[in-house]
Amino acid sequence: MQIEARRHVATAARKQAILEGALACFAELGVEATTIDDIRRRADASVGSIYHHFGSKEGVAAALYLEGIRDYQAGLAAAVEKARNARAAVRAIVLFHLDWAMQNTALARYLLEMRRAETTKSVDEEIRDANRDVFQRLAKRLEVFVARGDIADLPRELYAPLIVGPTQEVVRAWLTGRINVDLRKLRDSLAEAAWKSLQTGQQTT
Amino acid sequence: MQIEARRHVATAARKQAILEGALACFAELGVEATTIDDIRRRADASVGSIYHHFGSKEGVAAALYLEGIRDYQAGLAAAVEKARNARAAVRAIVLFHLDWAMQNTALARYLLEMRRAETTKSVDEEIRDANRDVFQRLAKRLEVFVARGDIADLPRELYAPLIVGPTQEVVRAWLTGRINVDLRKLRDSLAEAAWKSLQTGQQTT
DNA sequence: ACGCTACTAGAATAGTATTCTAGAATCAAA
DNA sequence: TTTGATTCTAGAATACTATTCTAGTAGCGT
Repeated sequence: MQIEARRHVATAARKQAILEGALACFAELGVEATTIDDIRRRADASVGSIYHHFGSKEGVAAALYLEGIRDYQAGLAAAVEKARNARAAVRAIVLFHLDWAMQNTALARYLLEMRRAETTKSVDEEIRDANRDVFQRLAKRLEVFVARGDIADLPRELYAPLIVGPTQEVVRAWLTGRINVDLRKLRDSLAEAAWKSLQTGQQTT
Repeated sequence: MQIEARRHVATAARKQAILEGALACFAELGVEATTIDDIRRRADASVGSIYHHFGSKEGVAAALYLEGIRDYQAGLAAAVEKARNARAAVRAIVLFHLDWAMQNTALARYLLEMRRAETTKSVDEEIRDANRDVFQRLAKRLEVFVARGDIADLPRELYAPLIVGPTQEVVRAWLTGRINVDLRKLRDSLAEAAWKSLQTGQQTT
């Protein structure tokens, strides 16, 4: 009902506005350089409001991070779901990674910048939870492919790095402006290379 | 002669002490959380001294970054130099990357944390210069291998990501404590996978 | 209508990076 | 060896920014 919603709607909107303002600032100035006041101005909110909702600058950063991760993971899961075999799955992951970065440049840049700093405990746990959900599902599909001999049987820690590592490195370079190509031109090569790296090797010394 | 050196030696020592103190603090508390005062105490220096030599906290960070990059690059160049063929070169890069991270944990963790933030212009240029030197040399060797057909002919931007991307991702996970294996056990798999990803593909649809 | 709670605002506080001023140590030149 | 310049060190003063605090305001259920 619209009765119970009035305030909630307003405050949810404000919360979102703060996040969006923060993202804009972070993308433009970098996280460390943006001040609470920058965010306040951009989101047209008050200091009190920001602190009420997020507790600290780091809290804002953490919430934004979580939002980004969630969006990424949801998209990734959906993309992989559709794949009918190992090769298609690997390809889907690589392509999705590239596409997501291209379509969410600001957010991607931000996630990249934050990827290190352990955020607040609570948020950190939420992230861990989200990760568990998505990655356990992926891991299960993987096991099937391994058992079937579609891809090599490697230490489990290696699959994610092998599949997205190179792509991630390219995206990083692109986001930071170190390279300036059209990422779409690299899609096929990256997908193909990831797939090759997972094949069981017939030693070509 | 020892005549001209007295002060220079002393101040060089102090500079180094500041860098070492900073690294210790950064590794222990994270870059953002360490204060100038932390560094001052640890290095047994004064605020004035730090600012005289480095200009700002960011200046300290940048100098440290540069030092780390230089050490890494020098080692990398040396390691690749010895390789006699394409396969050995790829393997050398992967192994060196792993070994360096294991032997310079604090520095590696720091470089990882900094890898984003554009530092001061001047330092940034120095880094670019250093990169050019090392990477142009590597690029030349690469071209030979490509011409000879030892490795696939791909967009040039892809070689570095394909060779070190997965390894870099593993190292990152290890440094941040996300995984907890003995990296040495992954050496061969990573080297092998990198090599496979560079082979020209006989499509195995 | 009334109290309660969630929310907003902005002033006050606290903590940290940076600047400034003064002085000490070294050096090169006469 | 003295002198003036220069580099370096010190720590106090300043300026900026995150955070806390106090005082409201407005929706909501009763």
